[in-house]
Amino acid sequence: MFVSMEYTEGKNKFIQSWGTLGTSWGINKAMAQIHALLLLSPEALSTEDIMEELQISRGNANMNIRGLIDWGIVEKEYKPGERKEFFKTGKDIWELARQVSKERRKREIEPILKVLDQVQKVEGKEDAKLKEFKNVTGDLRSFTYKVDGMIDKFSKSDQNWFYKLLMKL
Amino acid sequence: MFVSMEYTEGKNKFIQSWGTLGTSWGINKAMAQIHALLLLSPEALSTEDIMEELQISRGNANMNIRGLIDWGIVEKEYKPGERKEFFKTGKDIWELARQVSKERRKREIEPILKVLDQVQKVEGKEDAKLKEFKNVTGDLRSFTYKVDGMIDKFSKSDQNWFYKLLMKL
DNA sequence: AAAAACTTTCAATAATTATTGAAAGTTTAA
DNA sequence: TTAAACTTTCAATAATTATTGAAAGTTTTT
Repeated sequence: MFVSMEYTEGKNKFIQSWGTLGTSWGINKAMAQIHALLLLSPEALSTEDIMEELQISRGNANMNIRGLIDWGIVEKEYKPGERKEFFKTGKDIWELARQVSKERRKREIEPILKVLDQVQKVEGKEDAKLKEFKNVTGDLRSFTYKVDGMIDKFSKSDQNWFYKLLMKL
Repeated sequence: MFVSMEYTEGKNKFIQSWGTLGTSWGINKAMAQIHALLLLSPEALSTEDIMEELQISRGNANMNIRGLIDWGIVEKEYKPGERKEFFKTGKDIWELARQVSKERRKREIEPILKVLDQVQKVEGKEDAKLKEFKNVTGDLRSFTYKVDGMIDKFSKSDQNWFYKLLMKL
């Protein structure tokens, strides 16, 4: 059975799901939904457009738009003759993934690497506990450095590189 | 300046940081901390050991240990002559990453792919909005399938494959 | 310089998520 | 079969995180 779908239904389903996915990855719902809405919109949207579409308050809209700008995935646009700001997001999914990886690397991987570097300095009686500590944190550290380097490479290379890599797998 | 560190200090720092990292990736603090504690412990630990070390309640400990078992990264161990259950986690970091990827794929990527497949069925007047909708969700869908396949490959292959891959980059 | 149009902030509140602890459930030993 | 040892559940509570909305701030226009 083939089931067609109305545009509005599809749009709502997408925005809703993007919000849920965001939540389970530690991104707040409103932020993820604003991003989804901008992804779908051919035109840049104003804060009011966003408030209206997602039924959220001005404060919430403003804060999360700024958040998306901080993540480097939304930008301002000024329209001639209009005083207010409009916002848009890039439609290139690969570029989006690149940017998100880059930011998460900076925000979450770097701090944990700092801790892992620090705790390499534990010393004391070489008992089982200390050995395990050194083994585990050392392994985790080298693994994390590897992943970090990989993300760095990924976030500095172009789409073509990525697709070639995928091909090899 | 070289700064050494006590075992206990290092351990606490690690457990604390692991909890924080977990939180920003949508994993609850207690769960992440229990995992960190087990990673460091040469011996399997009982629920009580965990309650004691992390200063958490029995209910909390129990629920989150079960959660970790559901994720496939902690297992039970029975000690001869002991009635209670002990818990341990694998110390192979690569194996851990594999398992976590596999689970997140199942829990989060699959559902979003289902939605992306569904919304491919939108129809209606072919205006700018609909075109953008089809473009964006279509791109996202094919990108997500690629990533999904990549994770699948990753989670089925061995450490060596992964390190060879890293080398190539 | 005053008003209008717009953006930002933030204390109060709501919603969500995590945690507790005691009671109920289960298994093993006496 | 009773008691003890242990595990699970879950309603109540606490902690955290998200959201609101109105006031304050800023920029532009008149």
